[in-house]
Amino acid sequence: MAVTLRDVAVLAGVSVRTVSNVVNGFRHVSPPMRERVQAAIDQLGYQPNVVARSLRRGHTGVIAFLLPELSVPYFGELAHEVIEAARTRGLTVLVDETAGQADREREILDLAANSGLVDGVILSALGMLGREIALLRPRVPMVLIGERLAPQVFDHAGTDNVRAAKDAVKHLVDGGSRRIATIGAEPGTGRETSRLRLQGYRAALKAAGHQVRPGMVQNVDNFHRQDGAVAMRRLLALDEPPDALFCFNDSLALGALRVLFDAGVRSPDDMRIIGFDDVEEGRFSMPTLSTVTPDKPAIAREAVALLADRIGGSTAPPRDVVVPHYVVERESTAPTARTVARKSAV
Amino acid sequence: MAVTLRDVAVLAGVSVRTVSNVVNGFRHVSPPMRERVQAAIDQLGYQPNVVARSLRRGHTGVIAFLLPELSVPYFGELAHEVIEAARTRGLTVLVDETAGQADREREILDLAANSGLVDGVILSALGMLGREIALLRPRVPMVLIGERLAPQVFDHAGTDNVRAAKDAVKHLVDGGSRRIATIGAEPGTGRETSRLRLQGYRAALKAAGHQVRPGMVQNVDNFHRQDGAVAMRRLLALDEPPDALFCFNDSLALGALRVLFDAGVRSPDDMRIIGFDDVEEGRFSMPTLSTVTPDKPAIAREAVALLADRIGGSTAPPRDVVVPHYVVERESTAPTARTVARKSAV
DNA sequence: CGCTAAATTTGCAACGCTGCAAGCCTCTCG
DNA sequence: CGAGAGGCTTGCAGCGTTGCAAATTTAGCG
Repeated sequence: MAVTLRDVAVLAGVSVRTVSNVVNGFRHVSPPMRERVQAAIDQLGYQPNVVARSLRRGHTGVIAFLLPELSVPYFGELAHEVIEAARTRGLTVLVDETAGQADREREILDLAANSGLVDGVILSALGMLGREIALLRPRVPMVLIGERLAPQVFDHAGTDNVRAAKDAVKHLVDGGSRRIATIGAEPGTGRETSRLRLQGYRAALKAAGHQVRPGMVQNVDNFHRQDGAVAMRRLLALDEPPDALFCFNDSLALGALRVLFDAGVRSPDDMRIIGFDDVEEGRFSMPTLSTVTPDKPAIAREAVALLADRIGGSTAPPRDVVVPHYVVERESTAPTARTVARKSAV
Repeated sequence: MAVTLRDVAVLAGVSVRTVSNVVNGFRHVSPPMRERVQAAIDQLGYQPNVVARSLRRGHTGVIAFLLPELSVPYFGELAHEVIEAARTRGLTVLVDETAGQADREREILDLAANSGLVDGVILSALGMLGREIALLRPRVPMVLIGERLAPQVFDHAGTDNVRAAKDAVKHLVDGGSRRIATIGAEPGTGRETSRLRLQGYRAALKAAGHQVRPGMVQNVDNFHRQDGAVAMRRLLALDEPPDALFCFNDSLALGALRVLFDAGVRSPDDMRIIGFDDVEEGRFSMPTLSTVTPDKPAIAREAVALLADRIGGSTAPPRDVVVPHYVVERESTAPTARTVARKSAV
């Protein structure tokens, strides 16, 4: 069995409470006493039992981060940032996957939020709709990340999806592209991310005086590379394929890029492509992938900060922290002889 | 405050113990009683307090998975599999990152293994040496994953690194490659993975009657894409660059591939490349990346099984589960006119 | 030197739950 | 009809810790 406070107390010849005081750095402990107890602690290798402490204190120092899938690069990178941000506040992260399915989200959220195991939850929801989330009453604080799904009820940290998408498409427009397609719409799913990014896409085209042409908006089932590949095949089969493409995330873009390559269509020469998320992978693809980078460390930092604030007892109205984004131009949208000529002809 | 057993007991007009019996599905509870209690549970929305339960039962149902970095594709994918494997056994996973640094590994392992917060630990160590790990005495069971670092002391699940590396290089040899380089050695670090894979590389060359030529073994600081890119630049600067390359993981290979492309060297035509890990990314790179695939789901499954067994009280001698691996041929080592001609000339 | 204030140490109880074993009740069988 | 068997329900105690407040000691001051 593990060493307990009692064991230390017996060895040091003091009360359990005094040992606890030493362990917790209580002010009023005389130096000799502190020394004596510490010696006993060291000798026995005592370590506090986190579970017992949590039961007594009412909090555990653990927060849950619920996300769709760790094997998706964006979420792997985001989880990394969340763990890092939590560490700076002395919090440990319990990561769990929901597969982006509403029922799994409900189940895992219920378990995490109400079991007392964690002090708070950061949720990146994909399956549940905003109106369902808004009705949730978790027993611990919850912060939403990514989609802004229930602004009236829960804190949120993320980028401005509409503006970021608009900026991405504007980047294509400014580079001289005219037939700009997009991959990532998910009509009928009620998913906010794709809805907002589509809205940004439309807005940018409208602002540029372009129209949204049929076939240029490609729907997907998911945001994986494979989905991008499938959508790209459809785009290439069009009578008039696009000359530029905005993908709702980098994985879609990387899948699309691969199909493009197989078809002998070159990027950026024949098709300029920009993604979203700025995953590490896009810095090494061929061509390297232009993208919109949401400040992931900032998202993680803000989410953890919001959560820590709530755990600390804040009852402020729900806050929405909008983290800045930047368009990163890489090879996949770099100016080429062709695009430069086309642009100057405008 | 949350609803407790006592609250339910009061509402149902029974003892706390009886409510507990219902919650835990104890056999000897009469149907009407069960119904009555269940109604009270539903009415109040009672959920067991996991922390209190854990304190009493002595275990938590949580296992820790300690790995270097979630943002590295291989570990993201592995974590996904571990979470999945744990779920089938009703276990929750607490993921924490060590950055592959020995001091962080020590610190986090100490916290995880001795605080009572988790029932067991799966450790993917990079920083600590085998001899240090072998001396660890965590208070909860620990299973090593990946490197086989302390076979006499801890259970382990992973592939046979030497054979897998040998198979990879043999694949290059069999395809007709003669000047086979390798990226990933880490001399002086005491890291097992690179040592074993280098051993496999040497063994394969020797078996084929090739010799290890100077400059063909490129060292790295880490296993990231960037490290592969740097090493590849050095290879290309050689008087006689290689005609094939075995990278100790896929990320190194993908970084190398990118540099190759910039240099105008084509793969597989001018250089055949094979990696290790079979990350999803390699299925969409250009060219798609041949690789050695360790059965990740099996590694995760076995690791969790070993751990669950220990948690269940097994005192069997340390076991080493070797999971099969396969060479996956993709474009980066596919036969080309050139390699076919060269091979037939042999 | 006496007294108050402050510092130090301690015992008690409780966080919410479940193992243990006792107690009660009903049923069966001789 | 009595006794034993077995089903059902319950009280007690304690998992390891810390909040509270009391008890004890030391310090400070007129």
